[in-house]
Amino acid sequence: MPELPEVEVTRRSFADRIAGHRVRGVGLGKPLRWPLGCEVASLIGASVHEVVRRGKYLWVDLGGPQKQGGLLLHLGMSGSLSFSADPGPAGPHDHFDLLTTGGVLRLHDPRRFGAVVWSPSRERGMAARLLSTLGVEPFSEAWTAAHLHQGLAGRSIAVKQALLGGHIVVGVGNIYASEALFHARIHPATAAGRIGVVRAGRLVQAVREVLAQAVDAGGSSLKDFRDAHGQSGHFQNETAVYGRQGQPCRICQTPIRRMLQGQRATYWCPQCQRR
DNA sequence: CATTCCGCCTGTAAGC
DNA sequence: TGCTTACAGGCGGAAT
Repeated sequence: MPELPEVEVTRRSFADRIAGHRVRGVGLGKPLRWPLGCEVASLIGASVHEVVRRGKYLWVDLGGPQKQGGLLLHLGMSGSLSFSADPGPAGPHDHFDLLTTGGVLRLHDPRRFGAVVWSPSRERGMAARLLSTLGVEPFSEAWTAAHLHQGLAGRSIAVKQALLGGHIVVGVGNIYASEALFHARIHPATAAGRIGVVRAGRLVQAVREVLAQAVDAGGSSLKDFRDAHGQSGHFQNETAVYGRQGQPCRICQTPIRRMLQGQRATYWCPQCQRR
């Protein structure tokens, strides 16, 4: 479900309300992708300093007498977070509750590809392992034509799959990869190494704009994405190509096409996008 | 090293 | 109606 915009929209919807509060309990449901990695009791009393995002991960920074460190959260394909005074009893798909003095942060994740992992810091333990392979942030100054061009150079993989990989730039999932390539007028199957610095520049800008527009739209709610207030997004109604196969291109009216790349659906305009 | 494929889970929709 | 199949927004790790 969640790509960078959905994760960022979620973060903004609860970060300020949970910050400064203390952990008073933890509720665990079924196992997620990885075990929590610490004793639940050791988290009690820790205070929540801040919630920051790195790629599609959220880091809940904790500090306390017993334990420093934090929780690294990932929403996987179907995860969502809620933050409320009283979320009620946990349902069959509620797998993690962080009870704080300011409210309960609850992870709901039917497919359980998500994760909640404790680490002593972002630079150590499991968090370091997971975060160390990530590419640059798309809203940072490091996301430039030169950086992308370098990341694609000499590679035969399709440019769409290189974007999805997350090692060059983070946060671009399946929806926004198709969208950004459309806006950059690049065919998704183009070999990465054939993208010159000029087209790399267009793609850098397109990724930034598409993600920013999606954040402004409150994310995409293809099925059931909600932020921590239960608010849904509407970017899915604004896509240029994603989910629009057979419908006319918004630029040239040519029917949008769909194909599979690495078992993932890609949407593109055969007229506007060139190899 | 680069790339492709598998598997983790469940829900939903389409096809028969 | 009921059963089977395909597909879904991610990602680490094994296989090639």
